[in-house]
Amino acid sequence: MATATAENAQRILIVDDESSISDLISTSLRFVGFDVRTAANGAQALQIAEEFKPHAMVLDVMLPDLNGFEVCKQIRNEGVETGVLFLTAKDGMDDKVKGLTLGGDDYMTKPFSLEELVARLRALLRRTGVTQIDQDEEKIRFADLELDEATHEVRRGGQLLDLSPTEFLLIRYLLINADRVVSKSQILDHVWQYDFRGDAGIVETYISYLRKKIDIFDPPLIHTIRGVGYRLRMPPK
Amino acid sequence: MATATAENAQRILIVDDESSISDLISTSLRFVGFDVRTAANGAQALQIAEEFKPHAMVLDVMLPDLNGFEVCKQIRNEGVETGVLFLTAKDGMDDKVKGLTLGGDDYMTKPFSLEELVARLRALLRRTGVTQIDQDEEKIRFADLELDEATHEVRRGGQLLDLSPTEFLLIRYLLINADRVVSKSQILDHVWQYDFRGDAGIVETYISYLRKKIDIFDPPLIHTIRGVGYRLRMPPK
DNA sequence: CCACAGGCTGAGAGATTGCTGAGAAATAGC
DNA sequence: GCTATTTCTCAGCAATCTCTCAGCCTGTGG
Repeated sequence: MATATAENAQRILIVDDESSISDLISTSLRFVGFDVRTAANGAQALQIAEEFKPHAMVLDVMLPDLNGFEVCKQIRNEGVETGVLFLTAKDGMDDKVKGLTLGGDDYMTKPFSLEELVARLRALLRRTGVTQIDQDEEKIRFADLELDEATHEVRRGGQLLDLSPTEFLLIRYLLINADRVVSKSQILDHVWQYDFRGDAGIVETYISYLRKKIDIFDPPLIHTIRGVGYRLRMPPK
Repeated sequence: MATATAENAQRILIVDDESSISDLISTSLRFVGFDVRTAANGAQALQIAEEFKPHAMVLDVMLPDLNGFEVCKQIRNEGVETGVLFLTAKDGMDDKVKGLTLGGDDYMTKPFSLEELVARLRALLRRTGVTQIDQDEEKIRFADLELDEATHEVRRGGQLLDLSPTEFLLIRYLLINADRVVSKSQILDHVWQYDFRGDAGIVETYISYLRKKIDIFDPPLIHTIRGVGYRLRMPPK
């Protein structure tokens, strides 16, 4: 779980006029080791980008002044090479977005899960070739469990598993935190969309799903720590 | 367990309008070596934070003037890098809390146990990278007893022990105070939720449970000091 | 050596917590 | 639009934990 230190961290610029969103994202990204700056509108974004030279941007399509695409174009014109992860509202997911996100850029609809945001951002940095050293392997492994970020495949003992999107995010979160205890609320915060209002009980349900797919034959890897949370653990020696 | 001395102690700001609560917490935190300041409302918190620059805050969500989230945001805007441990009422664990506790922040519902508060606060400081030197390992050791915070495992002589949540908190409390005598009421105050109204006899029961799991084969570590309390002690010579 | 207070422990009632199946509601794919 | 999948809620069950209590044990002071 080594996170990049400040001086060699990748720089991310977040542009969103809702401060609740940009706070949420920036706190998260800082936490996983990025060097983050935020802007509340297009003009400000241009200004910051010029001297900050971000490796990537998280860019709301809907901004008070310019729209996200304009901002993106102008910044690139100024010679800043930066990947962009667009954020769009659910419905506004026009084809326009698709068309404009070709060059290795990406987009997500709000609301999203933070786990996914970070994953997409990493993928984007990898694609745009910014990632300095690829200690950031494409595969996460634990015991005979293997998750491939690139192909989105998960295998146990070589056997391909068929997981739903949420199941995938959940097992990834567990894998990233392998061997550590993660609480149900931590899981909820990272894996589920940030506006999820339901009960933490849903985590139990999904753990149950995962167990049925992952822990049936081989020794179980997903362990419950009663009153605390869950933990991915090697079959005891 | 060397605790930091005053001049290099980590600074904690507690914000709660119920003085009974903030007294309770501040006494506890001071005792374990933190440098503590308290505020009774949001405005006061902002003011103190500015010059005190706390490493972390314990922040009641429900305050008379601003709410906890506002306070948190404003303080961070002023450039104070601080982790936050939110306190919320059981039911009021609204959705907002979830969203805002992402970047390594944390929250607890009232009532809580002080032992847990301290543990969470330490974890938070560790996560937010404030802990100066990480002598503050994730593991606490005493004799051949070893407690791992991250994995929630306790071992005696390498052998994994199966403990219930309360048993875990209790042995941790004893470990933290290893070699010192702790009274039953101290234990009650720290390990049990602060509103526990029952008899101190429960401590005896749990000590008994622990002994059966920890002190069966090997020389006993948990010693009774009649009329005073308990003490974790090395087997003589 | 006795009496007594303090401490220990087994048994068990009641409460919590977690697991899972079933099904309703939302979503995506065709 | 219709179907298949996925997400989420709910409720019953099972496991486990918490806490009380009562009787027994043990150390201590007289």
